[in-house]
Amino acid sequence: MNASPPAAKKPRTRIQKKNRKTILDAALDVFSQNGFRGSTLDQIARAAGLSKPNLLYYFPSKEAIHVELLSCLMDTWLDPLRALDPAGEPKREILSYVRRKLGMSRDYPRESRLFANEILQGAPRIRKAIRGELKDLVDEKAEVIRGWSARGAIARVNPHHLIFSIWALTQHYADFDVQVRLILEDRESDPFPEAERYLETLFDKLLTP
Amino acid sequence: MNASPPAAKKPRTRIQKKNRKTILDAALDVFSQNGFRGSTLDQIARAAGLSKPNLLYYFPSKEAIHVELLSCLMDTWLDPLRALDPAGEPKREILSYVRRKLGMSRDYPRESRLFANEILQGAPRIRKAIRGELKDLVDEKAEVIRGWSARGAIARVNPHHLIFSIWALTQHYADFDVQVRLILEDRESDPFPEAERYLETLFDKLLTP
DNA sequence: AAGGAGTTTTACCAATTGGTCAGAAAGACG
DNA sequence: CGTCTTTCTGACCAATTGGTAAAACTCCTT
Repeated sequence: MNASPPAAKKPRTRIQKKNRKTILDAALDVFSQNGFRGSTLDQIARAAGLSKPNLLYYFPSKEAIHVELLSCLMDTWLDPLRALDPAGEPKREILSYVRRKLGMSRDYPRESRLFANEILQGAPRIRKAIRGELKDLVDEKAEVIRGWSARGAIARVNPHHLIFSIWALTQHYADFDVQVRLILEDRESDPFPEAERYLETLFDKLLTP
Repeated sequence: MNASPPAAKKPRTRIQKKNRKTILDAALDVFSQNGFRGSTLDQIARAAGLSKPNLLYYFPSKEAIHVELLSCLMDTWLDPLRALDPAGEPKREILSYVRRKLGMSRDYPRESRLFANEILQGAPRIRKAIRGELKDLVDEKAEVIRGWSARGAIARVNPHHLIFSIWALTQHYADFDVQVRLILEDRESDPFPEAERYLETLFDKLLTP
């Protein structure tokens, strides 16, 4: 009797699980390239190999797909920072964070661009998560870094801006990938190895007291 | 007799000059916030205080407005790097460039976001300018930096990635402004002064041999 | 004041958009 | 096999989109 969509909740059947995944993957492709308003359900449907009404059988609306993507993303996105260990060796911890974050740009560029698009447009759909989860985590880890800084384990730096700089430098290689590759066209076919070396020396020098 | 639009060329009358400027400014607002496909002529018209057909009297199409904005932008955008003086004191030159570029993020955030949006979407409309003008200028200045590096005036760094890092770090404060402000909400009402201090020490340490 | 160029508006269009609905097809299961 | 649920489709819709046509208005020049 109840043939209505699963209301974007727990998928029950195998088919639902598979198709929801297909849709989200296709949507990630499309949204990350065109932004929310620039993407159409038809594009997503085509990319997913499904019909448009079929998309809307699995998700109640275009926005619901986008929201689902963003909320899944936020967790993955924070993982590298979460792993920063207050008990570890300070400089090594931060350098590992940089390496992990650069790895995310290399391996999940679509996610990075989706996030960038959302922020660029004023973060209408994830303001809350930024002021909440993200800010809390950042404040917590900034405090850890401040401690390291204060006891002389690393140089004195503004912890919040240190974190911003790690984000900026690593995400740049995902979000501005096209530009980077166009400029390096005749030098490096894959910018990431050189980027890793460069960022390592940069943060090493910055953090050495 | 000829009442057709001025074909996006030199404005002749005062009214044309004024209205074209108004339109471009409104379009910059809208495009920088929503991207090309996410923006509508109605939004731009409303922001400019004109009717939609009136917009299309001054510009032949939505795309023409966007292209005009981008080509105007490219020049302004390259100015800070152009000003990097091969004859100047190396470290001071680079630090000045960083300061100029950060100033652009502070004073022209809309332009920065317009550019970011375009790159994020694969740079369909400025590929040529990137491979041409931009790449040429970057290669030229990278060579200058390489020279400084080689003769020991600054530390050994990959010049291209140095330039990328300056872009990434400075543009971050324009493109991700919302995020930065949300996270610093209870600390800094204006992130830029602290950002300038932070970036100065970062590049100072990086470039000191 | 008249004429014509330059400017603006009203009314409109075809295409695309997100979304709905009734029913057809496909499984699942006894 | 038959029945019930889940999955999918074609036809459709109202709203929005970029863009046009032509008439109307404004303003400068003579």
